[in-house]
Amino acid sequence: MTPQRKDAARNWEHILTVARELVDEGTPLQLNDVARRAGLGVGTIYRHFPTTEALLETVATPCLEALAGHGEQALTHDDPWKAFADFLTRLVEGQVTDPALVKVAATAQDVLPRTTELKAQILATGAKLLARARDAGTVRPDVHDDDLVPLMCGISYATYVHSAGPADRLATARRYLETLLRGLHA
Amino acid sequence: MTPQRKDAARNWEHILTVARELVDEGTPLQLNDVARRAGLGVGTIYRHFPTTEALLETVATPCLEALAGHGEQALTHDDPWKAFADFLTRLVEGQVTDPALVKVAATAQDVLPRTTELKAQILATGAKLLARARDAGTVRPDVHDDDLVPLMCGISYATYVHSAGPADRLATARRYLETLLRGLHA
DNA sequence: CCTGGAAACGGATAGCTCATCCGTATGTGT
DNA sequence: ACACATACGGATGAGCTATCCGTTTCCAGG
Repeated sequence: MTPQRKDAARNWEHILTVARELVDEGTPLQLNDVARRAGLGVGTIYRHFPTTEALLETVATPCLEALAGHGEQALTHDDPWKAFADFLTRLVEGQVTDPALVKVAATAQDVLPRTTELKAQILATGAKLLARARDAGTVRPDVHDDDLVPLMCGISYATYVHSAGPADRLATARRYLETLLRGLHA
Repeated sequence: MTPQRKDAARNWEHILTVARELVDEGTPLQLNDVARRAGLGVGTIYRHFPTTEALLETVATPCLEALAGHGEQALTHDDPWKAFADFLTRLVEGQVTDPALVKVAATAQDVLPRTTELKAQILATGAKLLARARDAGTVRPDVHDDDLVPLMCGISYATYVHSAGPADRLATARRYLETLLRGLHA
């Protein structure tokens, strides 16, 4: 196995940059667009990223990794409730800030291996935080691990339904999460 | 202006029936499918319904009307909080029971006139119920009218993310709504 | 340098779905 | 029965995803 050729590496980076731009603009990320804006042929894009979702996953992965990292960090907090609440806040803020996260979160299990892995990791961390908070008696006992991801997605979705532009999204999301947290608190 | 021809009226009904079936099956409602299953040409579908969304709207309208009706009824309840909570419950139950509602709710303003109208009506009712409950001191004062629809959509979305099949959807939705209501309660 | 061949590129092309258009068929008032 | 508006059907075009293969580019080894 020869190491990758330099032009290929350069193009890979370039494609990713362009894709990130398009995602941030809110455009639906069509590979023909990416090709045109990157000044490359469509074939080049598809060689680097077999499907649209694969490209999207690569775009979203750094953010997902950051979220997973924040989770690990939250585990070191002293106050179980605060740790739990802070983690959820991070998750929601990530989702409403980065459209790519919403899309990969909505993608079915197992079509995006790295995403699936990171989601599992985040879920596991969330479960630990939840268990700690529940054991401390600060979270109602009927909240299940499997509820965390859906609820975060629900908050993000509600935020997108509510907001006209991206300007007030963060504020709205925080408000909704606050309400939810009050509902989860014992 | 001559009244509609009989075959056209019959086909209109037939298209709607088939569309309802497809929606209930969870299929994405593609007009070619509708045409095939109805034994009609594609053109016929498009003459009756200019776009996929228009057909979807017509499918969803009766349910939306029912929800609007329930709202009017809720206004006659004595207990302001119970009236409010019951109305939200109806909304959520409708959304998780009928996939068409979720789709029309997510569609942008003004592309579906009838839907826009009914959503406005439901929102107005919700606003009244919310105001009553807030005045009675049973709902936190920082909940705004515009939050109701997004929050209901968020609950439905969370439910769809959580549930494997349609079987446990209602239970999940009720659980999530309960949590939200606790968060909204003063 | 320069050259051979693997690696990467580009864009023509196939397949799919949505939507349109128009020649044909059908229903309806006279 | 006839004429003509109304409605029907499916061929057709447009846009997007994804593939395939002839051409170009990179990069060791001589």
